[in-house]
Amino acid sequence: MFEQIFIIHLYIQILYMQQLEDILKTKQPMPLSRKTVLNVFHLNSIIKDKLLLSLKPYDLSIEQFNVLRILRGQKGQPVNLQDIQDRMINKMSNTTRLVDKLIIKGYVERFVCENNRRKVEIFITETGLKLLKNLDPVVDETEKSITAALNAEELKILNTLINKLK
Amino acid sequence: MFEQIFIIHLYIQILYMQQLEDILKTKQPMPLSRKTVLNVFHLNSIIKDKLLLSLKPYDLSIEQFNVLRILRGQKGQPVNLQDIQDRMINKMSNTTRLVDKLIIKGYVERFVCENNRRKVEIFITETGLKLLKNLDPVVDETEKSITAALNAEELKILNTLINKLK
DNA sequence: TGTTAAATCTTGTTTGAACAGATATTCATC
DNA sequence: GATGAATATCTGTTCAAACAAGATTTAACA
Repeated sequence: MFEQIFIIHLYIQILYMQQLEDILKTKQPMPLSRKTVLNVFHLNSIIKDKLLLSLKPYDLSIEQFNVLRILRGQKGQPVNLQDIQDRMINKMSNTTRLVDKLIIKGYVERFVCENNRRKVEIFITETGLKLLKNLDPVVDETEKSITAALNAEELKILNTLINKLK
Repeated sequence: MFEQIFIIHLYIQILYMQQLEDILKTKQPMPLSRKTVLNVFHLNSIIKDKLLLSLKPYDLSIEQFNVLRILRGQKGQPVNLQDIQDRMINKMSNTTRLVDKLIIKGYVERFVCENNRRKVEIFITETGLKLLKNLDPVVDETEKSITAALNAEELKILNTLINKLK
C-alpha cells in the first residue's frame, strides 16, 4: 500500500452530464451521492453486456473467464477454492459449481490436496490455456473499446477515484 | 444534452492504488483498460452488497426498489412496462415478473390501458409510497456512506468520467 | 375488409446466484 | 487417543435472470 501525491491538472469537457436524468426522466435533480451510485450501476451493466457479448461465442461467463485468468496467473502453482473465492471480483457463494462447469468443459482439473485433504487443488489444463490464448486478443480489444472514450490520464484518475471509494 | 467546459484543478492523494493487484495477486502490471474494467466490476459489487444490506430488512431487491422510485417519480401518471424497462438501470428481460412481485406485496397496481389494450399501466399504491418514505432516509444514508470517501468536486469528476465511458 | 406485420406483454424453460445445512478433514486440548 | 471446535468443500433448495417462443391487440395497406 503506497502513499503518493499526484498533482493532476485536468481539463474535462462535460458533454453528457445529463445522461442519467435522461434515462430516468426525473424532474428534480438528484443528490450527488445517489447519482454516483446509479451511474456506477449503469456503467457496470453496460460493460458487463459488452464483455458477455465477446465471451458468448466461447460459451463462457465472465466469472468463469476470470477464474481461468486467475489460474493461468498461477503458472502451474496449485490454487484451492478458497484462494479463488478471495480473488474473485464478485464474491460468490458457490465456487464449487463454477469450477464444476469448467471441469466439464475440460478447462481445469481438480485434485484433492495431499497435505491437507480438506482442500482441493485446481489447475488449468492445456485446453484451458489454449482457450485463453484465443480469447486474449478478443477481450483485450473489448476492454480497449470500452475505455476508448478516455485517455490514459483520465483513466488513471478514474481508477484512483474508484479506489478511494472502495 | 448540454455542452460545457469545466476547468478543474484536482489534487488527489493516491492511497490505495494497488488494491486491485492485491486482490488478484498478479505479478505483472495490467493494461489500464483491463484495470479499469475490473475496478468498475469490483466497485459495483461492493456498492451492490451495501445497498442490498440496507434493503434486506424490507425484503426488497435493488431492482424492485428502483422501480418503486421510478413509479413515485411519475406522481400518479401511468407508466407502462416498456417505460419501466427503458428506465431501469440493469436492462432486464422479464419486468412482468418483477412487477408481479411488487403487486403481491401490495406496493403497486396494474391495469390494462384502455387506449391501447396491449399496454398495462402501473401505479404505485399508498402502501408503496409509505414504504418508500420509510426507506428514503435509510437509502440516502447508505448512498452517502458509500460516497463519503470523495468530496463533491471529486464526485462530479467521477460522474463526468463515467458518463464519457457510457 | 382481410391479411400481414408490428407492438406489447406474458409464459415456459433453462441456467445461475443466494443461503443454509451437511460432510469430511484437521487441529487443539485434555 | 477421544472429543469438540475450526476449516474447507459440497449439496439441496429456493429464488431470480436470460432467452426464446407464444398470445393479444393494434396498425398498415393492398
